[in-house]
This record gives sequence, structure tokens and C-alpha cells, in this order.
Amino acid sequence: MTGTPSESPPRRPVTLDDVARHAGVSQPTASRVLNGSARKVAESYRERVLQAARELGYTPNLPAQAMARGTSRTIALVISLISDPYFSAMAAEIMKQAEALGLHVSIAVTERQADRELDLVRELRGQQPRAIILAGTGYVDPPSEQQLIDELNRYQETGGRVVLISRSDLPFETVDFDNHEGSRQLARELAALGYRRCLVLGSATPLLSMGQRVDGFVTGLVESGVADAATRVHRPGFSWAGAREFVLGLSDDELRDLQLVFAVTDDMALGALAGLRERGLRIPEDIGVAGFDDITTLRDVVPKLTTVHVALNAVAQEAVYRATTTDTVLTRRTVPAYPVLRASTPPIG
Amino acid sequence: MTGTPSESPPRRPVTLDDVARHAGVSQPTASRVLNGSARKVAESYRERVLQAARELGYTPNLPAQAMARGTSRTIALVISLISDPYFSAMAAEIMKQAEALGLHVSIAVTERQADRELDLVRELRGQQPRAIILAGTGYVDPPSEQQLIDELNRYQETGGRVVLISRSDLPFETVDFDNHEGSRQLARELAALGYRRCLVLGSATPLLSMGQRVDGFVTGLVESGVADAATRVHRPGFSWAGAREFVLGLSDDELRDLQLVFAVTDDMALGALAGLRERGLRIPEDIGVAGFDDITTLRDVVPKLTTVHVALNAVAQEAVYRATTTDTVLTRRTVPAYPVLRASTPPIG
DNA sequence: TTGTATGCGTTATCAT
DNA sequence: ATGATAACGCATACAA
Repeated sequence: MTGTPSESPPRRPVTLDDVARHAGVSQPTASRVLNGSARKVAESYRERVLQAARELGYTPNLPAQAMARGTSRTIALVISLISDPYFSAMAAEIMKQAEALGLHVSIAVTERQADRELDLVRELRGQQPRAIILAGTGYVDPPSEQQLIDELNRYQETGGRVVLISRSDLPFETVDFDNHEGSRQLARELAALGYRRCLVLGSATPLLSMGQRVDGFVTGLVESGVADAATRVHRPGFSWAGAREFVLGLSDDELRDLQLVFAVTDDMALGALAGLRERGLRIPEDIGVAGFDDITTLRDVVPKLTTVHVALNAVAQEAVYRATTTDTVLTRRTVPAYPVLRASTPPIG
Repeated sequence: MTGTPSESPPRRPVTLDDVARHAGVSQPTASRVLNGSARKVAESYRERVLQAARELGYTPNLPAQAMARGTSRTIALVISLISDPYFSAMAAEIMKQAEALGLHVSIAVTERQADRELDLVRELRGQQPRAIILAGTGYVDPPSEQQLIDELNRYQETGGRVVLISRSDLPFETVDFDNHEGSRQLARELAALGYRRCLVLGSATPLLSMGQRVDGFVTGLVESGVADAATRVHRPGFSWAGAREFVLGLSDDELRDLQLVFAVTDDMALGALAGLRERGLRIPEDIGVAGFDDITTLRDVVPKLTTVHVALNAVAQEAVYRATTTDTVLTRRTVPAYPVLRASTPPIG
């Protein structure tokens, strides 16, 4: 029996039982002072338990705690692509909010594969998280959508919380931006600046929120009296590379005729920007460019890119709040998105 | 409207017991076919169990599994700042590798606060992860370093794995880049291009890897016959803003005399770039700029930034491998880093 | 106030 | 091959 734990400490983690024994109290008493709520432990015992815990380096076994309590302090986050500036910013905000509430975050990535979503949710459910937040963009009518709904419903029925971000296609608590209004306002402001002949880059992947952005932009143009016929909508691959390649595939005549390229994400806008430059065009002298999201990357891009700003922190806060509250009301909260005019779209005409 | 579970009170998740009962077998048998390894269950039973599990939508309770098995399939990742392009790329690679091995990743962020590291490790230990990967940059001699070592040792003694990325200051399995060699080679190549009078931007925060980058760069310059006296090393705040502000604080004379700014991270290099432009300098005509990391953001920066490329995927793969293997050998693996010359540092003089 | 006994969902050690 | 039964670490009714 080694009184001093300096030689060879136990290969087994220190448990509450160890602490209790060390302090000469019962295990429930140790539990009460270390993790319990009601402060009904005698001060003398309390001291000894805390002292013992400190000496032994006790850390609660969270999985065990979760099993006993029936609820964990983990929230699961499903996201499309963590290396994307938009999504990593979103993840950062969510983690910040979660940590402020003493919650741990377990992250899973779909890598933009729609079918991965279902698998991940299934796996994550096994973690027994308090909530599952789906922050990936929603696919329109994926083959496995009903299965996903079933899975999430099953999770919800067993007390779990489901929160969707930026995808209003599923019957669960939802937080999203006002995609339609954001790009509608952007279109109106751009039209006021003189832009008429626009190229809109949507997404080949049928993503709901991206469709809203396209629709909103077109609506804004039409409302501004810009002939619908002058606006061309295309849907290249949903990525920097997809947008760039699309631009590279345009004919010289098509390019020359254009005054503006609006892409539904900044990522795509930057890809288009790269492509336009490869085609020998100067931005913004020869053509304007605008995006959506206002990602941090824009800080280092010249010229400053016009875009639509979304308050990620507000979205994250709302999402985490809904993930933790016990309200059962099925609601949708829409966070405003507003255009930010910058140097990439100066007044013309 | 439905007689089925639509408005039912929070049901209990489906357990192995439910499946067993539904299949008419014992609970251990159900366990064997669903999660066990040895395939010693009669085919008829096997079928029935699988069928029951499917019907009931059974998902193993991972925390319970972990507790019973004594080992989990979770690895914990401690990282500085998830919204930073470098770290988010690192996190993405680690998650990719982990998922390939069927492991879940729990992420915690230090927000660049040195003291947070200890707290986070303590918390994460409670999650009973199979391994803890510390991917934040190591602080030189933080006040709590010994406590951190103690905590990690305690974790390791109870069977956990500890892996450090990009910080060779602690006595644990380590994977890092060859910071010194990378910037040394960069310096030599830049010297060969004619650069003489350089400004080196290190980091005010005492980060080990950043010190190596500064040293390596200076070494490379000296080896190239560039007088040491001509090189000025400064250590502004370790961030985009810090680098920018430093540049803005330089006198016109100081700036005019400079041929190159090398910052120890791309993030800082971009901040310096912004500052230099605000001071009216053209890049690269008036002054060259170089960084370190080769972050994705550089894709959209004009001119293309010279930097030092690090193979994040190799680092991540090595780190996750070490996090899962049971080898006890304490080793350090260094992944090469090599300079990539781009338009921001053309040949001069 | 404190200790005893039980249960959480799973795996593992046993007998059958 | 299969089924009782005992852990795993913790929280909590309940008894003292």
C-alpha cells in the first residue's frame, strides 16, 4: 500500500469510489459534494472529499455520469465541410456558444455527400447527445430524406433535440438566414448602381438555400425594372472550382456582354473572380462580382468583394439555445441577411 | 391524427434488451450478433436479431458500450482556433483520418489562451477518449506547463494516448513540421533572388514553433552571406491584425529601406500585406512578402504569395496513427516543409 | 445529513 | 452455442 502516489499510480482511472474511500466517506456523499446539486453535505466532509479529489486527480467519468443521469452534456454537430471558411466560422460560433453553456461538441462531417448525412445522424445518435445540430445545407429531395426524417424523429421521441441550420426543408426546429430577402436587396442595390446584364451562378447540387438566393436575386432585379430576359441563371458545380470552370467555359461574346456576376456563395464568387481574371478581364473595371456569406477570406481579397452579410453568431446562439431548451414548440427563426456593397461593384453606366 | 407514436411522451431509446426480447433471445446473444466479434451465433438466431434491430431502429448506446468495454471510440482534439484557415484545415484532415478508422472526434478550442489548455484537457479526460491530440501551438514555458504535463501523464497512465502536433516542448508522442528547415530553405531561395534587407515578423506570444521559423529564416540568410545586421526581427501580436498594425507603425524611412517582409504565418503575412498597401506600397514592385503554412486562402490572394508548404495530411495521418497504436515508444516524427516561390517575391536587383 | 441498495445499457465471465 | 450474472462508474430513491 503506497501512501504516496509517486511511484506507480493505478492503471485504472480514479473513480468516485476511490475518492470516497480516500476521504473516509460513502460514495454517494462524494458524489454529492463533487457533482451533486443540493448542498446538504457537512462542511467537514465536504472539505475532506474535495481534498481527496484534488490529491487523487479525480475527474468525473462523463459517459458514466450520462448513463446514470440519462442525459449527457454533449451536443453533436453535423456539418458539410469543416475546411470551408463559411462552415468553419459557423462551427466556431456554435462551439463558442456551446462551451459557454458547459457543453461539449462532437463534430461529424458529410464532405458534401448527401447520403452521408443519414449515416452520421445514426452514428451520432449512439453517442446519446443532448441535441443534434444539422448545419449542412439541405439537399432538395434527396433519396434518403424520409429515412433521415424518420431517424431524427426517433431521436427526438427519445428526448433528443434536433435543430436545423440553413435548411427549412425538414419538420424540425429551424434557424436560417433570410436568403431570399438578402439577395433580393442586393439585387435592388446593384440595379440602382446601374447593373443590368447579370450572370447568376446557382448550384448544380439541389440545395434549398441556394435556390432561395437565386430566386431572391432575380426577384430583386425584376422589381427594379431590369428585364428578366437580361438575366441568365446557371448552375455550375457548387464550389470554387465549379464556378471558375464555368466562367472559363463562356464564350468571349458572352463575357463581353456581361456587367456582373453574382454567385450564391462567396466561395463560388471567388472562383468566378479567378476565372474572369484568367479570361483577361479586370475587376471591377470590366465586370462586377458579388457573392453571399461575407466570409472572413474576403478580408484579403482585392478588390473588396460585394456580398450579403449573415450574422453567424446570432444564428449559432439561436441554434444552441434551441438545442438546450425544452420547449417543444416547432418554430422557425429567420435571421436577417443584408447586402454589403464594396469595391467589386462600383456604380456604372 | 395518428394512433401511433406521434404525441407520445419522450420514449426511452431502444436498448439491446428490447431487441433481444423482440427477437426472443437472450440479451447477451443479441449483443454478440450486433456488436460482438466472435461469430458464434446460430444463423437462425442471427437473422432474427438483425431483423428485430432493424425494425426497432436500434443504435448501440456508445457511452454504455465504452463503459462496459473500458475503452471508447472517441478521440479528443484540442485546437487553438477553429475559424483560422490553418487550424480548420488541420482539424479537417484529422477528422478525415479518424473517421476512416471509425473514430469520433470531440473538439475543444483554446481560443489562443494558454491557460485554457489545461482546463480543456482536464475536461476532455472525463470523456474517456481513447486519445487526446493537442494541435495548438505550444507556448514556451507557460506557467501551467508542469500541471499540463502532470495531467497528460495521469491520462496516459490510465491507458490514454497523448499526441502533440507542432510542439516539441512536452515529453509525449510528437508530430511536427520541420519549421527550422522550411524557413531556412525559404531564406536561401529568397537570398538567391536578390533579397537582402528583410523584416522578419515573429510572434509576441512565445510560441515554440514560431521561434524555430524565425531562427531558421535568419540562419538561411546568414548562410547565404546576407549580413545579419541587415535583417531585423520583430515580434508583433500573433495575428493578422498584429502584423498589420506593426507595419502601419513603421516610419516611412524604415519602410522605404525594406525589400522583403517575412512573417511566420500566412495569416500574419496577409495582415502585413494589407498594412503595406495601406502605406501606399505596391506588392511586389515596391516590396516582397512571404509567409508560412500555405493556407487555402492564398488561392484568392493577388499577387500569389510565396510561402512554405506543410503537408497537413501527412501530419494528420501520422498523428491519428499514433493516437490509435499501442506502441509505447516515445518518438518524434518530423514532416518536411518546403518553400514555394510565387509572384509576391520576384527576382530583384 | 449520511449510507444502503438499485439501476442505467453494455460487455464479459461464467456455468449450462 | 446460449443464457444467467457480475461488473463498469455514477446518481438517486429510500432507509437509517
